[in-house]
Amino acid sequence: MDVQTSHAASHALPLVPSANHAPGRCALCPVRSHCLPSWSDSGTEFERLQIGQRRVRKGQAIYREGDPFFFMYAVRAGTFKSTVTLKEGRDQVIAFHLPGEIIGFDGLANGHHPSTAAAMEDSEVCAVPFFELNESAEKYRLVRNHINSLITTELVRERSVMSLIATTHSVKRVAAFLLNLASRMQERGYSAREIQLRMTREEIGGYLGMTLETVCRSLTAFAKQGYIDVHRRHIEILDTEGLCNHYGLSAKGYLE
Amino acid sequence: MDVQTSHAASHALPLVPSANHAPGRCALCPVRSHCLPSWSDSGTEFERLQIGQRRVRKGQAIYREGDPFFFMYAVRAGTFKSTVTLKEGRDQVIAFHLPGEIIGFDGLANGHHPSTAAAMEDSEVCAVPFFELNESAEKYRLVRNHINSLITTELVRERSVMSLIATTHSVKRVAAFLLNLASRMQERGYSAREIQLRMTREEIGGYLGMTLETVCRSLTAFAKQGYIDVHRRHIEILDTEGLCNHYGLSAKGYLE
DNA sequence: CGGGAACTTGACGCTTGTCAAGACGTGTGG
DNA sequence: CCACACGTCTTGACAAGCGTCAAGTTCCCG
Repeated sequence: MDVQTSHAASHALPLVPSANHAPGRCALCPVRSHCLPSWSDSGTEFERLQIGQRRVRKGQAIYREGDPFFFMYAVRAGTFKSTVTLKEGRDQVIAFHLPGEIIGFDGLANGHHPSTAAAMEDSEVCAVPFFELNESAEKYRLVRNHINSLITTELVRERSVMSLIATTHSVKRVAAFLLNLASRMQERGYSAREIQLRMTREEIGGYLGMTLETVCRSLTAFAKQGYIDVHRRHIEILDTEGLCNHYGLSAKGYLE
Repeated sequence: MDVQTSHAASHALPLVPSANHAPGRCALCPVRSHCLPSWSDSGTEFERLQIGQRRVRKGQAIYREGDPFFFMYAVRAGTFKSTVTLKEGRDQVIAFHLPGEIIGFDGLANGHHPSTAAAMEDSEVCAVPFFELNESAEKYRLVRNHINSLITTELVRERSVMSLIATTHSVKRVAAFLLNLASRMQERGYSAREIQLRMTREEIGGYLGMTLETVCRSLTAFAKQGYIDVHRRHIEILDTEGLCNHYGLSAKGYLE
């Protein structure tokens, strides 16, 4: 709300905590229950960390492929995408991130981020300095377990996407994507019926391993069957159950 | 070499360390440099853990989907595959594991293994009790960082597979698979030219998101171009560079 | 030595990528 | 305020890629 970033508007980072840390801030955060499930109880230790908040403008990256790894970031508001750039210039979308999700820990592998994280609308992040966090982990099992759980949960999530891409036809993938997004929006207090997409058809296709045209055709197919109503990026889900059953998916968009 | 398992031949687990732990054993292990890159220097703390060794027969699982998570396993000898079972009964292969690799930590996410790990030939594993390991992590930053690094590296590896499946044609995927396998075998002291596959065409297809017939056709295509020589599961790579260049891959099987 | 699993190869058709044209919506500058 | 341009989305036609089905071969294991 308050920390403005005048410099560093054009290039990625640097999100130095400096004077901008906000101790005690998490207690008031609307998405705290998503990013801090276990810490929130033991609480106060975490508040000592120098957490920097920052606004990120649409299209701006908080870190890029190859950047050194210093921070993990909690999405406070807005939407992000993680991408890796393949030779030929094509972008492979790895994930879309909603408020409350933690991103950037993939840099743990070798000290450098293997992906780029960019805002898809004007957004806000909290930057958690990893090396301070790691010191807390030394003393607090809860913190350590939470970090482990974060990474592993992401591993399992991406596996389910991989299964989806490897074993199902494109229409089913798009259905799973929509259902999953709706479910996650609902968990965050938004409507599960009305979805305002933040990404283009091309980005959805990049995520699901297909072309933007196929994404289009899938959406219009759903619309013709009466499952959804599409108007550009505004999507209304009319019949969740029908969509699930028709394509053999759970309400959260997973394979059954 | 010595610990024999008479019971528990039919069902998964249990790999209780009991009397079979082998303190000091790692010092002599041929694959220690692969599974313990950072601990091996600081060393002795790790030796105190109750590490159980066990043989696993071909086809036998060390843990199954849904099993509670107590151990991580280091592959001491042999080959394993990790799979998840989809409804319809189809098996999605997530990874193939070579000696020196650590498996089973995906159970960290929620205390239960989300996948099944089965031996593809008669093999040996070392079972590391996670909760003891976690206590070591409390005191030793090296141990903690190594666990983090293990998981994150796996995350990054699976992402590269996902990109491969999402963006490339089937022939290229098989080429990448072969090159990657050859590279990993070489790291472990085997020949990079002569590969003895432990998996069926169907399992390769399950891993790469295609049918066994397409795997076959890809292999014969490589053979006709003179890049490889195929005789069932014995594969000789005649022209690594040609294979890389033709399909735009690095020598490790990654996308360029 | 026999049976079955794994592999190979071919033919055919569905799915999806590619190319192209047009519609819609938004932002910019006159 | 309008005109224009550009990015995004939609739809169609066509061809290539790959899954499916089927038949036949090789090899391994009992």
